[in-house]
Amino acid sequence: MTFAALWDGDAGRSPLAGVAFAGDNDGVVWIHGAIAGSSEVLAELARLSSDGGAPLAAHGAKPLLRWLAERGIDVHTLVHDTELAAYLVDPADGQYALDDLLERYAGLALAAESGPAAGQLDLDGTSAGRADSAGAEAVAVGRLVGPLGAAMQARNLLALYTDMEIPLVRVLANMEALGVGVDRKVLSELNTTLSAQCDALTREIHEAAGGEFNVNSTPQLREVLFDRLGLAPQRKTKTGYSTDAASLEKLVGEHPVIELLLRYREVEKLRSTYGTGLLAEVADDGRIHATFTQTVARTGRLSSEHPNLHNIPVRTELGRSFRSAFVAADGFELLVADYNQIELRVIAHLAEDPGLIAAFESGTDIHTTTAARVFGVDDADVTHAQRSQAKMVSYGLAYGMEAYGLAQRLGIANGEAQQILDAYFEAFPSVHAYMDATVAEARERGYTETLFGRRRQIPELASPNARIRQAGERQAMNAGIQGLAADIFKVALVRIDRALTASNSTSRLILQVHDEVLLEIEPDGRDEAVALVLEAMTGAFDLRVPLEVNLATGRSWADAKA
DNA sequence: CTCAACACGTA
DNA sequence: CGTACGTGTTGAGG
Repeated sequence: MTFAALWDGDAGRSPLAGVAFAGDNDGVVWIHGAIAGSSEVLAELARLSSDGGAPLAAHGAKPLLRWLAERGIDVHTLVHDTELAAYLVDPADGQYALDDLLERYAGLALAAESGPAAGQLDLDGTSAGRADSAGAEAVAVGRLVGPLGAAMQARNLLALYTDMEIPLVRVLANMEALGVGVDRKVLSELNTTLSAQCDALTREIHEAAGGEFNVNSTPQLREVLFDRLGLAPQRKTKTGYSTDAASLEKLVGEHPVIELLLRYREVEKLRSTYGTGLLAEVADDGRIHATFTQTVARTGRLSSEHPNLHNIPVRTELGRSFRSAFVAADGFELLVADYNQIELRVIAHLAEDPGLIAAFESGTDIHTTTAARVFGVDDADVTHAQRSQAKMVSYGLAYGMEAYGLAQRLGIANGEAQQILDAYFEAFPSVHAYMDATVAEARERGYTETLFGRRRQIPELASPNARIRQAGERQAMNAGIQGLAADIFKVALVRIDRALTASNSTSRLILQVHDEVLLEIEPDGRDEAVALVLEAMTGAFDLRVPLEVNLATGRSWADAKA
């Protein structure tokens, strides 16, 4: 059976206008939103979506699963999602509209969405046209399942689809429905404090600059810095001289306004995005219910929106304080678990580099050991600066960084950066070979593939423009690494959920951040929850090196730090 | 109102 | 001239 939900606003986070179900014979049932939430209808939906119910298919099923989860219904019967299927077939496409797919894969056209016909009135504001078009969509899903299944099969994507992405839909829906607890008071106090700091800094900046202007305006700041104050431009953007933090850093000491600006930028960012911004996202239940998008990232990662919970500050102390606003529900505490250096471990595995594998197996600090090998000293003699440089190189590698970029970030000469890179590749030759082989294979095939078979087309590799081609090469190098880490993490999410269900645990997944998960657990079951999550994550995939997981508990996200 | 550009937070 | 994202703000266009 297929379904298509209609929403009065954002899918899954606005009132449900209705949902159409279509059977094998194209018969359609429309459930109007006004009655969908009634206990009688919910009981039927619960029966339909419990184990043993009819297999369900949809184009973008998660919003309705979330709506049902909010009403206590856990859908275990989803077997197809044509949006996910289209994403797996071409994750770089970014456009998976049902009507486009229907034409492309089935040569059919979706019945035009018909509002009230001309001259007619839509008396109840819920014209039959909406039900009809939802019905047509539900039927269209049925027409797409076969062709998209064939497309996935031809590309060996079925295991990824069936065992990872489809099971993940309801895990994410449940997480969205549950949301993460927020202490409004902590958040608004931070907001108030930061607002006052912004105001004070604005006044100081105006005074130092010798005149008022909009500090948030890049064009105005440009004029003040580079025309009025005569400071030296560092870098150009498309529209003029850059005023970004890296450029300002280089001007520290040249004029007192620079440090004030850097401080202002930090505080204003925190105030607007994380103070005011997050407060606006807190729902009536005192929790933030983000949407986790499964079909956006070209590498296979998830993304988070409304709000983005993947970029909550952690680097600076002031920024990190926002994490104290994310708290467990009453009677619960937070369990935070994250993979230790999963991308570097993935590189070690994929490149099969003996040195890197040995470094991880030895259990020593990976950046220190890397620095020792790169700079030719003993582990004990590695300086802080050397360790920091080695760390930069290691992570830069995964992004296809070259000498110029490394020099920029380390603030050293180009030649010096090249020497460090050369030394790295001499110490870890298989890594270099892996990068070369990956790019060559991607160029030949036109796409990259993760160990799980996740594909990503990279047409840029065939571009006549060298600049674009090189960008494609960096994407190719990164896709297999970031992609495999994402695959492993998705497996871990499904495994955690499954283990929680199997053990009848009261613990529950509430948030994921690329290589980190947050759960709400009851303190009584802490040891059990920790063991369960540890096993689910470390056992998600067998790499040539161990998968290490850090775990910590606390009342808030800030407290739960190992 | 929408859009591009810039800036910046995270993994 | 490092990959992958989402959001807030400005300023130009409509």
